[in-house]
This record gives sequence, structure tokens and C-alpha cells, in this order.
Amino acid sequence: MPEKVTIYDIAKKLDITAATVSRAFNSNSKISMATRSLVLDTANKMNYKQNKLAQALRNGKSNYVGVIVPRIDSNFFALVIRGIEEELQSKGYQIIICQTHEDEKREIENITTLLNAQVDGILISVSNATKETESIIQQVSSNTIPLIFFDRQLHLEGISSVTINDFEGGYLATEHLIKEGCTKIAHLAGDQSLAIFKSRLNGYKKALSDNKIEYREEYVVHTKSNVEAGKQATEKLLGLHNPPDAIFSSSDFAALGAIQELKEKNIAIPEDFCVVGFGNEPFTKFMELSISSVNQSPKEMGEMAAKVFLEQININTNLKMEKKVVLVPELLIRKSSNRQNN
Amino acid sequence: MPEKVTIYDIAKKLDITAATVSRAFNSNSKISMATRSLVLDTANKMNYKQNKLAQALRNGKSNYVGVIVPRIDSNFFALVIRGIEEELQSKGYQIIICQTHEDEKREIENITTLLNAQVDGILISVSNATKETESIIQQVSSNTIPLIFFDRQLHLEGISSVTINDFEGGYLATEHLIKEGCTKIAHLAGDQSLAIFKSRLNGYKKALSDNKIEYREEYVVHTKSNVEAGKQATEKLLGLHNPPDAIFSSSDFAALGAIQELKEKNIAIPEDFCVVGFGNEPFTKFMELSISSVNQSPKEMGEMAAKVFLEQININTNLKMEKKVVLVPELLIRKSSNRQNN
DNA sequence: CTGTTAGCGCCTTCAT
DNA sequence: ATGAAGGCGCTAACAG
Repeated sequence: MPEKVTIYDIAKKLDITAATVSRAFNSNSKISMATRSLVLDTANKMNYKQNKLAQALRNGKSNYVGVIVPRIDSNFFALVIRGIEEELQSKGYQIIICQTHEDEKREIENITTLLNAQVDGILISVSNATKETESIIQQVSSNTIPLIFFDRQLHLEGISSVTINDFEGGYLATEHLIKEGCTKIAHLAGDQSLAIFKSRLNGYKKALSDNKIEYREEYVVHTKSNVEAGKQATEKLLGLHNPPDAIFSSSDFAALGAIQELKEKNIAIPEDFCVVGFGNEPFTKFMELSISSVNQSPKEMGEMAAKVFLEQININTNLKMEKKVVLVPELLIRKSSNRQNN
Repeated sequence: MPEKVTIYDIAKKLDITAATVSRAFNSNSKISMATRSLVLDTANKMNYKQNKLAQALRNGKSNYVGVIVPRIDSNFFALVIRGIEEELQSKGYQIIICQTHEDEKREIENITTLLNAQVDGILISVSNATKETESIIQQVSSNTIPLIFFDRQLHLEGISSVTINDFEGGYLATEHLIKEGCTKIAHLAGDQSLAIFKSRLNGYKKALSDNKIEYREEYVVHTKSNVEAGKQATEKLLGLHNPPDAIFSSSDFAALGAIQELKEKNIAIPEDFCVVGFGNEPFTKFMELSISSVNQSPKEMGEMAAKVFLEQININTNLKMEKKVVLVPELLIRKSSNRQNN
């Protein structure tokens, strides 16, 4: 049976006191090398395991960091998490991952759960922007522990964030399509309640106007970020009086749907129609007709978010700091929009 | 500043004792409805958060469950985790995810970390099968907490597991290729130190012999599970005196590599060559030439693993039980191997 | 139904 | 360099 062995057990065996055993494990204290190694050895032999819970309770520091994402079964978030983990684990932090499934209630529950677990910080990609979520996040950040946004942020004062420049991403993609000779560029826009999608749309608009191309309302279709939605949106676009000759999609999945629809209609890509997606999902480069996309550097984003947390936790907690890190998006030109090298 | 509020703070304010406050939060105890709701209300107003760490320490139960996977940025494992989470979260468990990156040292570290964190159980997909890992796992399982294997197991007595029938998966895939008229079927075999890959190879062999097809050593190429390795292996196969007319790949990524190589050599798929992968990665159905694959039902696997854990934790701990759940693989026939409906 | 007491495992002054 | 004592926040007897 369990028979958990504690520092008292090993103290008794060595005829010393628990305090000494404790000191042996927290090397900083002054303790003779002899007893130190003796303690460590016997602890090992007795199969002793430090109880992090007790440690955390006593120290007021759990070494847990909470990570909240919409979902984990997405290449993007999985890579962000990987980045976070790699950065944090070497510093002795363990991460606890929570998923919201884009549900506001779950999001609030997750925050509560993490606070209950006494995490030392929270890294969050927000799903929702209700007033309630906003006020809870504001309160957590200003009263308790460091909270850092990544990818999807709320614009709240005093809260740090690590994002990519979605505006620039949208701009680059659109500009590229213009350079390829496309003049009637449509946009599959995502959920406009999320700032990232708004920014991509704005980048698209700016690129058009900078290039003296008229913005047409009818060329912007709001779609979910999945294949089927992309297909339907494209069908709609192709049915217009004056159909577009290119699509910049705010999501790779919708871009794939667009391509499927175009193929069904026997429209040649990229000769007669160009497509650019967003997110650099693995399949975009696997396709025979590889899909141009905007890389968001998810792993680097995670690493950066972790670094900001570490800075935050190490400074004097009275001195709140706000750090807004904005990563640069990278346009990956592939077959779906490359007329030169085709 | 933090100013953590405890049950004592709210007890003082209400002029009652901390025990009563505690009881209010653990509804089972006998306590008057009046005080109960009073406590809950004021606790809420004071922004009180239960300290799960203290609770866990006191109760000897953390409500944490550790999950160890090779990596999280894989569709398969992400979905397994999702299944685990959905099953466990409703029961009040929080999961802590660790990645091994297929590194034996990390694997052992992860186990230690989780034990230190006082998890109530460990769900693990093993990366490695060294003697050391084996003995640690054996020891954890028999002396401390429930440990359950999923997908990748070690064959140790008394330890439960949830896996899919990889043998059958290999058999189904190969049999299907035979039915499509292929007679010279090659196999891209994975790391044979992992049982899952051994089983897939064995299923392949059995399907051949059941159909009176001679097994040829030269048709089995051991490759890593990535695109490049699949390409190279296929190049090698095509260079044989008597090259194959089909490939059953133990990995979807290698299958994709195979297809890329075949296309470069202008070999028509599926007319002149059929390919079947394993894992049902998202891209397999996204491709224009969609790839046949074996579905491993990752989400269900995760749910099942969680359920087995819950059973284990709820029975008398003296009574160790071993439960081997084997899920049935599902062959998904797509364009890369479908000669009938093409 | 509520108060009192003790202790989960650990660390950290304060002594010595 | 080590021992003694108290407490982190909570709950579970045991009283009453």
C-alpha cells in the first residue's frame, strides 16, 4: 500500500530532525556536505518523493502555470503549448492546460479552477469577450497573479500580451495577390467578434486601398473556419455578377474549401484564380496543390508568452508592467497563388 | 496585493468558526440551510477561492491526473487528450499533461514530477521500453496509484491498458489491398521497438499468408513516420528488380511521402499502384487524392482510458485489477486505394 | 447543528 | 551546522 514516506521518516532513520532533511533538499541552506549526501542517499533508498503540494502550501508558490486555450486539437494551439512548455519546464514550472471549446462559461470556470489550484500565473488565448469575462480577467491580473494573453487578447490596460500582427498578415497576403495580377480579390472573413479576424480584414482593406483597388462589400464573406463553410462561401462568390479572381481566406480550412469548390467548377489554380490561407496548417504544404498561407510562428509565440510571464513573476510585484509583444507574420508563397514559378 | 482570503477570514466576519465555513463548502455535512447560504454568499462577496492545495494535502487526494504523451502537437494525441479531459473534468479531475518527446530520460522525469504533484493517477502512452522505465512503472502501479496505458503499452502484469488492435488494422489494410487486386504489397514498417508497429507488421504478414501471397523480406522497409522517410523508402522499393504494386504504410506521413514519390515517377494511383496509411490524420481526407487510412478512434481511446482510471480509483485499492481494453480499428477507404468507385 | 482540536508534509525563523 | 516550534489552509473526528 502507499505508505507515503515523509521527511520525518527519513529523519527518524538517520536520527536527525526533519528540518535538516528539508535543508538537504533545498541546497541553499548551510548544511554539511556529509549529512547532505547522506540524507539524499537514504531518501533515495526509501523511495522518498517530495510533496509539492505541501511545499506549495508552505511557500505560497505552486510552480504551476495555467494555460487556457480554445481547444488543444488544433495544430496552432498544440504548437503554442509546446513552446510554452519547453520554456517553462526548465525553470521548474509545470503547466496545467484547460480548454474552453469557445464557451464563455467554460472559460470562466477554467479561470476559477486555475486560481483554486493556486497557479502562479495564467496564459490565456481568450475565446470570448463578454463583460463578465473581461472584468474577471481584469481583476485577476490586477489583484492576484500575472496573466498574459497570447494570440487572442482583450484590450485591457496593464495586461501583457504576445500576438502576431494580424493586420500585417492580411496586408501581406492581399498585396501578394495583387502582385500576382489579381484585381478582384475576395476575402473569407472570420468571426468579427475576435480581434484577430477583424485585423486580418483591415489589413486586406488597407492593401486594396494602397493599391488603388476599390473595396467591394460583396467580396467579403463571413464564414466559419472550416472546409464546408469555405466551399459554400466560394460558391456564393462565384455566383456573383462579377465574380472575384482571388481569395484571401482568414483560415486555412476555409481556403481548402475554396479550392475544392474551384476545382469542382474547373477553375484553374493559380492560372485563373489564386488562393491564400492563414495559419500555415500542416496540410497546406502537403497538398499536391500546396496552399499559400501566413505563418503565425506558434511555437515562438508560446516561448515568448512564457518569457513574458517569467519576467513578470520575477519583478517586484508592486511594479505592474505591461508588455505588448507583436510577432511578425511570414507569408509562405506556395502553388495556390504562385504564377511565376509554376 | 494578493491578500488571500481564507475560511478564517470569512469565519471571523460571520462570527462563526472555520469548521462551519468548511462544512458549508462540503455540502454533505449537516449544516443549516441558513448558515450555509449565508457563508456561501459572503464568501462570494469577499472573493474567496478554495485552496485546492491545502484541501489536497489534508485529504490525501489531489484530484489531479497526470497524462504522459510523446508529444502534444500530433493530431492523434491531442484528440486522445481531449477525450480524457472531457471524461474526467465532469468528475472534478484536472489533468496535467507532460510530453516525453520520445526521450526516455524525460519520461522518467515526468513520472517523478507527477508523483511529486501527488496526482491520483497516471495515464501514459510510453515512448520507451528500457528496463528502468519498466521497473519504475511497475513499482508505481503496484505501490502507489492507478496507472493506465493507452495506445502504447508495456506488457506488464496487473496494469490496465486501452489500445486499438493494431494487428487487425494491419490485417484489414493489407486484405483490402489484396481485394483491390494488388499482389505485390510492400509495407513501410515503423520503429519495431514499439509494439504498435510490430503488430501492424504482423497483421500485414498474416493477411498475406491467409491469402496465399508470399511474404518477401525486401518489401518491408523500416522507416521513420515522416514524409521524407516515406519518399525515400518508396524510391528504394521502386528500384527493386520486381517492384511492388501497393504500399501499406504504418504511418500516414510516410504514406504521403510514398504518394509524392509515386507521382514524381508518374505512376497512376490507384490504377497502377495503391496506398493505404495508418492513423487517419486530417490531411489524409483533405488531399485531392485522398489517402485511405486506418482510424484509431483517438477520442474514444482517451475517454475509455479515463473510464478505466475512474473504475480503478473507485474500487478497494487492495483489490488490484487488470483490464485490457482493445478498440477495433476502422479502415477508411479513400481514393488512394479505391479502384471500384474511381 | 456548531465549536474545539489536531494534523496533512513542508519550510523557516529562532535558538543553540 | 543542527534542533525546536509554529503555521501555510483546510477538514475530520470528537464534543457538546
